[in-house]
Amino acid sequence: MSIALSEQEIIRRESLQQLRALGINPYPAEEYKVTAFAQDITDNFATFPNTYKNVTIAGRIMTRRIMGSASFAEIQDSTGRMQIYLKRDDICPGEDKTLYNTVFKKLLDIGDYVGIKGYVFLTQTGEISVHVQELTILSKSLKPLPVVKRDEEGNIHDGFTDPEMRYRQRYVDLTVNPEFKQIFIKRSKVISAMRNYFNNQGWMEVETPILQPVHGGAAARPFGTHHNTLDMPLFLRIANELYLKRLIVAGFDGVYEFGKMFRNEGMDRTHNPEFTAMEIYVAYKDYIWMMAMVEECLEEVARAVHGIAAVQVGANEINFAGPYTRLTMYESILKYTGIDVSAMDEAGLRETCADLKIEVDATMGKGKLIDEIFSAKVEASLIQPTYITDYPIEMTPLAKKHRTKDGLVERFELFVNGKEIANAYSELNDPIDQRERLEEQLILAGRGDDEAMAMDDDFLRALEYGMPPTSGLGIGIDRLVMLLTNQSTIQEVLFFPQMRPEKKAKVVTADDFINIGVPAEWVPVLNKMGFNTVEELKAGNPNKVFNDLGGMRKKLKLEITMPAKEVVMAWFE
RNA sequence: GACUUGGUAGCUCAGCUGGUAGAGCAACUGACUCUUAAUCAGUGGGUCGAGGGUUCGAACCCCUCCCAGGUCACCA
Repeated sequence: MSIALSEQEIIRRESLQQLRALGINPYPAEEYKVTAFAQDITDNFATFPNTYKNVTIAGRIMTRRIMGSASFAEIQDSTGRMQIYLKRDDICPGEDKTLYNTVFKKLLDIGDYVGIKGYVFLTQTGEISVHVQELTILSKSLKPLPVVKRDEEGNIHDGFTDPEMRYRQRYVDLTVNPEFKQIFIKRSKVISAMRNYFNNQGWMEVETPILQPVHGGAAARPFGTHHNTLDMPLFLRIANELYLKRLIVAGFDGVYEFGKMFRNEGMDRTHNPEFTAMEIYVAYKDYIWMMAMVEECLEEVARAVHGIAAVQVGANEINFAGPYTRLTMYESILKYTGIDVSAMDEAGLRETCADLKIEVDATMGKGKLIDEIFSAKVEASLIQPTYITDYPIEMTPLAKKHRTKDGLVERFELFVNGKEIANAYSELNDPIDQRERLEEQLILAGRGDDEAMAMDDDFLRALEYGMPPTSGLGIGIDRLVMLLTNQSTIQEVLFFPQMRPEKKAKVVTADDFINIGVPAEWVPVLNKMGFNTVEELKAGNPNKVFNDLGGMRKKLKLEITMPAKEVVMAWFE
């Protein structure tokens, strides 16, 4: 329960009571049949004025401009805002002007949901508006919304901008900053466009376990939990790769899954503990085929979101139409540093890192050293979509060895705007090779590499039955959406980014006060007066507390019975 | 995790060298029948993130902690 309501909240609760006293239900149960939307009226009234002679719209009151017996207000529905015009004698044709004078002017507030029936017209200043003939209260709002003002140029004046509040109270954010809804609408389009593309190819959407006994398929620290009935530890998945491959073993030609992954690691503007990944596996294909598929798919996604294949991201215009540049990892390092690392051994790589002032540590093997050079010197330069191919075998235990190049695997990552967006392999389907590669990971783990991958015996058993040659792809959906919506933080593309819990107002339970004889309805008043614990109250002056209670009652216009003086005195014994 | 910036009214923010907590919007009272960042007159509203310390006196100085942003580190 809320303690210590603000002045405005108390006033709204009083308005609620007054509405009930007038016989108006502030939270009616009946369906309200909406026949029109703000956006549609705005777009089409000029062309088809006759179709808007009797409309019903519903939404929140967002602004009010009251001028005596006539008023303008703006209603916000899911599509936008619509100005409404209320005239006292139109909504109150008889003698009783309560609906206008009391209900609309006094008891309704910004944030309340109302429904209106009326006709669309053009004001003298030329704004499309609805002339209200009937007003219905649909839901009363008890907390004041921040009022964001916009002028004619669209400048925002009193913005609701604090990121902490925007993320914690996304419902307020999207109400008063509706332009942010576009990000989430585009996010939805990204996913549905990709899903449509896959379905059109005949591939099947599947669901695989989120609770896993072994957290395989990637290298990351997991979240752990416990199943009571089975009395066993379980992990939230860090990846679903090994399960999707089991389905390829099972005989499906193409399977894909959009799903949340969970990694118990740091949080920053590109990492949230839970994030959405799309993984797809297609039998009888290889990573070269996959590059062409990704080009076609992403172009379609970009067109679905923007209508064209080019997307403005920060200062760069990024073109998702293929084909994309392809560089091997060694070529890319040569291109951006002038150094050929392709023939270097571990000692040579360490020396190169030292020359380039890249920090390394003793646990890093050859593959990891090359990755460090790449991350430090190449990644940020890859603005237009670029495939980096043919990675060192050491860092990629689930990819097939390269068909011609020793020491490399058939893998590509897609980089866009300096960041990795997708990762794909010709999947390793040789069960003996796979077992050896996972055993090497165990050795790395023993050396202190906590990113090393875990052994999964059931997955190896599945491979031993036989998996067809397969290409697999993973795409980080959140980061793709960030790109396609020109956002630089992951929080902006997640409805509810992870946050630390809000500090609870040190609310001592009301019971403590009730136990010493304070009536329940007076506990919030004592809190409001600054007494948050019984001890604090007892340290106070009983006579002053009694007098102040009366003062608060008057000040807050509380309609609760004043406790007798001897009752108050008893609190202090 | 390190460094850094911030946390003051419902919202956005001022607040000087430590000396009675301010503005705009929102709210309340009143005026106003085409306004649109409506206007005009008036009024109320604060645990200055929390706790300790220094001081005659702390929003301000010191310490500890909490929350958020940024940068870096870590992390495919």
